[in-house]
Parts: sequence; C-alpha cells; structure tokens
Amino acid sequence: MRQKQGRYRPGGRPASVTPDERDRLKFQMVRVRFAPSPTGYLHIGSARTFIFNWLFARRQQGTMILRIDDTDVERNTQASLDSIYDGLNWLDLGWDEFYRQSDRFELYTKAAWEVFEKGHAYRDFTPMNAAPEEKSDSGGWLCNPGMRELSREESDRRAAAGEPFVLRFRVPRETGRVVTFKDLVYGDQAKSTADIEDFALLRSNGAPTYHHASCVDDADIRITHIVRGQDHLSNTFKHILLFEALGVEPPLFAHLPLLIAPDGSKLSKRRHGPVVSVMTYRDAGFLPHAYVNFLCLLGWNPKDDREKMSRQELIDAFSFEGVNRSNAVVNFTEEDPIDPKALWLNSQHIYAMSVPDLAALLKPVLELAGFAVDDGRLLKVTALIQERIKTLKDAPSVADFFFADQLAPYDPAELIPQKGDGAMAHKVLERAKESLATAEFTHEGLETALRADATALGLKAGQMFQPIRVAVCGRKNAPPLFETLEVVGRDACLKRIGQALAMLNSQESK
RNA sequence: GGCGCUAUCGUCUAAGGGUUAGGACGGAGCCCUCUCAAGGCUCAAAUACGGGUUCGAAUCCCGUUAGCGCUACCA
Repeated sequence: MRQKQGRYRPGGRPASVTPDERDRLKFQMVRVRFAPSPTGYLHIGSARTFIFNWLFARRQQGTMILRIDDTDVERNTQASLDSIYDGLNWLDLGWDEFYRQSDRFELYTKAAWEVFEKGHAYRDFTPMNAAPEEKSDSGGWLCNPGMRELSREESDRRAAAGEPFVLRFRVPRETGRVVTFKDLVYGDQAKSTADIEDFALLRSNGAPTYHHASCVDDADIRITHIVRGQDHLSNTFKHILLFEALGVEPPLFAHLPLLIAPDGSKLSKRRHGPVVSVMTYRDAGFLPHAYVNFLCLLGWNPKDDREKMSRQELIDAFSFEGVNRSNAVVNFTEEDPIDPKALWLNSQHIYAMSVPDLAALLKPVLELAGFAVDDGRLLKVTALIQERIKTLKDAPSVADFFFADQLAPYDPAELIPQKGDGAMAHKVLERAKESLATAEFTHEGLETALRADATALGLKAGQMFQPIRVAVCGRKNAPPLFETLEVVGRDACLKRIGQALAMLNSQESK
C-alpha cells in the first residue's frame, strides 16, 4: 500500500529525495509538510492538521512530508517523539518523506549568516534575562533599542570578545511597507512592517529558532503549500519577510481554524486531560478511520450533507474552499469525555464493516477481557453485536455471555416477566427446558417451538421470552433471543435455565 | 496595551442579497418490535448587539461586545 510507505519503523531509514529529484518535483508538484515539535503526545489538533495536509497531498497527487521540528533541545524528548509516531501510525495515513531538524542545524546556521551578511539581521547583545518592562511600552517592543543600530565593527568586536548575542531579523519597518498574502482559507491578509517585531533567528547558544529553521527548511525541501494551525496566521508576515531575505519565493499558505474546548479555551492537557491526545480515542475503541472522519468534520465540510465518508471520499472531496474560519469546539464533558458525534460516527463505520473484518478487530479486545475466543463462534457473535456496539471496547460487556462459562451474578427478580410473578417465570423456564432439550437448535426451529409454548401456556411472546433471555444472558437487554440461543448452544442454555430455576426455588423457599 | 483573526440551533455545520434559515449529533415523542439496538417519522432548538447600503441583509460596510491567536533566545 502506498500509504504504508512512509510509516515509521524504528531503526528504518527515513525517506528522502536527491537534489535531482527535487528539481524535477519543483515543477509544480504539490509538496506539503506536517511539522510537529516533540514536546508531548500527538494532540488531536495536530492530528487534524496532519490529516488536512495528507488529504490535500493525496488529492493533488502530491508529496506528504513529515518533519520533526526539534530545534529546542531543552524541551524535546525521545518519549514525546515516540508517542507522536504512535499517534501517527494509529491514524494509518503515512507520509512520503521524512526530515528531522536536529540533523540539519548547519543548514540553518549557514542560512542565518547569509541573511546577516545581506544586512537583514543584526546581533542583539541584550542579556537573556533583561527586564522585559521596556517592551510593554508603546513602540519599545519592536526591537531592543540600540542593538539594531550597532555598527558592524562594534558588533564584530563584541562577538569576537565572546559576548553572547541572539541573531535578530531586521524588519524593514521604516519603509512603512505593508506585507500581504492571500491565505487559501482566510483570504487576503495584510500587516504593516511597522507592526512586526524583530524576531530571533539564532539563539545565544547558536541553535536556530522555530521561525528560522521552519522557513529555511520549507525553502530547502521545496514546500509548495504551508498548511498549519491558525495560531501561525500572524507569524506568516514574519515568515514572508524571511523568505524574501533568503531569496526565495514564499510558498502558498492555508491556515486552519483551531480546535477548542467547550468553554472556548484552547485544549490543554493540564485543564482538559486525556481528551487532547489521539491515543485516548484508540484506547476507547475507535476505528482509526472513524476518528479521522470525525476530525475532518471539525472545520471542514464536503459541501453536501455527507457525514460518514470513506478515506477515498474524503480525498476526492477535500479542498480549502470547504474549510471554514471559526474555531471548532470539541464537545466533551467530565462525565462524558468523548464527543457524542465522534461516537456516533464510529458506530456508523462499525455497522458498515463486513462481519469478518469486524470480528478480526474484536478478537483481541475480547481476549484482553479474558475470554477464550473461538473463531467460528466469534463470527456469529459479531453479526449479533455489530449494531449494538459503538466502539470496539463495548464488545466484552455486550457479548460476555457468549464466551463466559459461568454467567455473572444477576438478580433473580429479573427473571420475572412483565405482569407476571415467580410462578409464571418458573412455568416458562420449565417449559423452555423441555422444548430446548428436543427442539431443532436453529433460530427458526427455536422460534417455532417457543412461540408454540407461549400459546400453549396462554402467555404473550414477551412474557415467554424474557425469562429465557435473562436466564441465558444474565440480563434483560441482549441481541434477538433465537439467534442468541442458537449461538450459545443447547448445553449451555439448558444448564443456565437449570441454574435460573434453582435460583427461583431458593428465592421462594426464603 | 498593540496587531491580527473569528462570530448561524447546546455542539459540528449549510445557505456567499430574495429559502417557512437546511442537514447531522445530542434531547423529546411516535412507529417497528421478544428486550436492547438498528431503522423510519415528528417535535423543540440559531443568524451576538447597534447602525448603515439596498426594493430586499445571516450574507456587503462601519461600530460595539465577546472569544481566540501573535506580541519569547516555545513551537
């Protein structure tokens, strides 16, 4: 499968392109990237950004690139990186090329000093922990006074003397120029250079900043469309200036509305807990594609009424025209941590699966719950529970009685039918015991026999069936009775009915 | 504070000058029915506020309010 190509394999070689290929691809081939920084697990908002990039790439027959933005050595951890891969692998979408910024530091350093030599950057020797109060005053925040105007000689002298500095971009604000670009989602954007601050390119430890490394990489790997969260919309003006200083044409931009919490705040692990991690949805028994489908519907629509869509349908329908501009709330509460619509969409995808496919997914879940799972029986059970589970994780609690040797304890009062009493339950179960011992053990045969029994006893169908259901399933709600009996099997049915009768007897004797 | 972005049912969204403002989730009710589901039908539920422009505004413009983002040697 093409999508599998880019899957991360620990120890595997990352995909790459040769310079020759690059020139060929440059010829208007769409190239997009997802660029997470490994400072935590894969956030659902990041996952959605990845998905939109992927959809656009596939739609345009372009290239999907994964780039790890790990320029901040202080904050990045291997554990975070691994959990991001876990999340991406679960989504099962894949990528075509891979880059890691920590492998490419020389590229950024070289580019930064080129920008400096061209006069678009200057050394700022202000100590790292300098008082920030100055910045909040009007105008003062644009740059640190004095440093911008330092002569080249003085700058070189202080640098040679070992004084630490950050390399800062020189925004051409005195020109009064207005930077503009057309965002594929948000439309025409404009900002005066007078309102753009001198941002850092290189830290005092020599490491590049996000803005710098990101732009240098985007230029180097020939990204054609930057598709990212709307939180970068304001940063884009800086990036355009940097692209120009680097001497390259800026790519196109498409910013995506953000995913937010029900109270309007941004999703955070501290405040909102595990709902912000994609792994939560895997662990909750979601189908990866169902969750992808759900995320797509947050901030995008196919311009018709479709909700449940296949991967191919999403690819075919995707465009930035369909992306809207306001942030989308992920609907969850403390009691109900999963968005109800996500749950519904998951159930829709489960219902649409073939029984063997679903059974294959259910098997490990049931085994994990401690059941010995026979494949033949699993297929039959799957058909019966398919419309009764919303997630894979629902299966053990819905299908337990098909696999357990011994039923979980239940209240014998549940055996008593509507408008009936213990005597009626007793009568029903005795009669059923006889019928089940001799009836043809298929759902048709069982239905014929048990309906005849109900008539013979002068009972309504429900009054006849409910005690049997409870005796065999251990609860009032279960799949259709005759199919269920058939799958449970004659011996187990008779045994459980016998146990139910014993429970009724001991109740009455009290 | 400065700059930028956004604003339709509780939530996700459609309608980009003329509709009884549509669909979906969730909620309520009914039907189907051996229970539970699934499915079908019905109901409640929205254009933040104020000004314009126009014969006509959810839609265009301005303002207000609210939310979000950027304003780091985080990304």
